[in-house]
Amino acid sequence: MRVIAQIKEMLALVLDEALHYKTAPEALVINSTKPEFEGDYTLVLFSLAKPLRLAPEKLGEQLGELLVQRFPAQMARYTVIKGFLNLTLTDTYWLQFLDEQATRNSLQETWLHGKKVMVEYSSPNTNKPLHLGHLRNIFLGWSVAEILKNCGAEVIKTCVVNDRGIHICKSMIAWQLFANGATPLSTDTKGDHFVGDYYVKFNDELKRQIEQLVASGRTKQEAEKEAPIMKATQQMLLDWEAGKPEVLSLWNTMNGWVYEGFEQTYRQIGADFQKTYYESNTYLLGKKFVSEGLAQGVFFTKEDGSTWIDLTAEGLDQKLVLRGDGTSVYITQDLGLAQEKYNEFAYDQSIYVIADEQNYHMKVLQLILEKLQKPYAKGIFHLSYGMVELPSGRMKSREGTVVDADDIVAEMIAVARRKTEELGKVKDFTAEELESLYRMLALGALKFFLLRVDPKKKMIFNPEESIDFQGFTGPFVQYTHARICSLLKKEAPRSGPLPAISFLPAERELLLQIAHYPVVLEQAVSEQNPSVLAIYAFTLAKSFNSFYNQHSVMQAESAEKKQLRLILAQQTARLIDAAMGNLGIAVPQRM
RNA sequence: GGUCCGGUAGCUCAGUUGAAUAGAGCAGCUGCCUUCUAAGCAGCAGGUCAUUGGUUUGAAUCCAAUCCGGAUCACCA
Repeated sequence: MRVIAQIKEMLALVLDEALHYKTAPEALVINSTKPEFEGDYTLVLFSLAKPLRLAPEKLGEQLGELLVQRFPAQMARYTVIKGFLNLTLTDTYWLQFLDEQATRNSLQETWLHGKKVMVEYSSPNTNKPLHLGHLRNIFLGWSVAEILKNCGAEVIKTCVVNDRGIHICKSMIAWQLFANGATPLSTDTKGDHFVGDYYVKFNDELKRQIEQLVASGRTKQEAEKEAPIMKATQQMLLDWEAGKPEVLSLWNTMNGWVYEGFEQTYRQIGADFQKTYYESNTYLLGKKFVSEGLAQGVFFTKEDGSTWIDLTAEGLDQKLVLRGDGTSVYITQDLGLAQEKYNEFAYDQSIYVIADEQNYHMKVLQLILEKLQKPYAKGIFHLSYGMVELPSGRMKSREGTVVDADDIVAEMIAVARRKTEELGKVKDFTAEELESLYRMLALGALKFFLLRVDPKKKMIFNPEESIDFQGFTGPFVQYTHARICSLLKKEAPRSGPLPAISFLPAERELLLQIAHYPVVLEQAVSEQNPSVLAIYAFTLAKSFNSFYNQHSVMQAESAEKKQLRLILAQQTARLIDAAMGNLGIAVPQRM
């Protein structure tokens, strides 16, 4: 039941009946009443006062009176303060709301029923391990997919693996040069880290060779081109494209190591995909778009044979879609892949979780598909997110300032262990239960930290300060859930309707938070923004803790009060679980 | 240089389809565990919302200009 929607309908009705003013209920703005004023919800009167030609205060009085008379079962009373009409709903209404909430067997919505959505996320290169930036991407993608699912959509999670190209060859060359046949197994190293180490070795060696060449009189640019290791890498890329067996074999082997490593990380953090695309399979797909676009007059050819699209009319530039030598560029591949995905899944919407440095690229991609009149072009949505930066600026692999994904997860688990041991509340847990709890808390803290910020904004991570377990954090919300579970284990609420009873302020505040969930879920899905759910989960937990501190549940003033509080606690736990579940964060029964 | 994004408390962030005295958390300071989990609660302190001008009954929010920071504009991916 959506309380605000009901109030809007009541308002629209009295506006129409008594004041002959027709408005769509959705157009009305209802806010939660600020805590310092009496009331549950507030209508801001200014925008209505104008078309109705009434002073806001007068309009407020009229509307308040009309609402209370017309809907005595729902509207208890009202106050008008300046241009604000504060409405208080009846206890009967709220009791009925709670009954309905408690008897609902699912919190799933059906808003997006019948919609098919692809969510592409993670999409790593295979030359180095995942880092904190990938984690933001992965948690965002997973969460958005989960939110869509919980709104009724069919979701296909997909990953595009960039498994080919010059960067992969760099790791391969370095391995040939320096590894002496070492493998992840022989060195007891996780596969993606193993390959990443050779990528670092490549850069070290390249730097050394460049310095040498510069010392012997070359310019820096010449040196970069002439360095033997760079030349060997370029040759390897050509060999790869020519299908040279020994290169392909090494490539397969090294990528295999990386996939094993990624798989381990994905399993650890709870990421999954229904479909994985490999660029080595798809990078040639876009080429057929070029002839199509030329035929439609969308593309044009330059004298050197290269193919372009002119987007200057759209305020962008001319963009290359095929090189003079007939080979694809990045955007060509993406055109092909969009088509490939559509052929396979016929999506209504295709969400790309990609960092904001690619805003321009994604704009161009969508524009080209629109110009080619592809039916799926308008369904493409770039979920653009800001980079995770350090206090000193961007993470740079060359300067070794990258925060490794596996490291940070391990570190969080260690912190979770230390804090849990310090508090000593779960001494009766088995070893397995403890491991599971540490992991739950660690990932809760990490995911919450990365998801609580608006995706569009870049965020700063300070490695000097470990991620908090107190305040606006995952563990705070998890703790509140565990607290409630412990309560409910002592005594579960009875089923059946609540007796007539009134609400104390803290109970009412918690109730209002409980009623707020659908509004937040709707916002999260319409904005593709999980952070609103993180903020909600925190606010709800805070309301509960405040309530819990003021009123005893087990020693309530009466049996009725106890029943009411048990229901409030139960529904709070349920919504914490739901909100956190949308973020991919599990909540414990005890901690 | 063109385009886009951002600048809110010491720090990290909410609030930006205009609306009540700009909110949280962390850090700092006070209190609260013989009673349901103190990873908690209650409180204090902390703000020229980058600057200037404009629109409006009303501006952190809209407009313009300026300053600062970032991204992007590759026959790289």
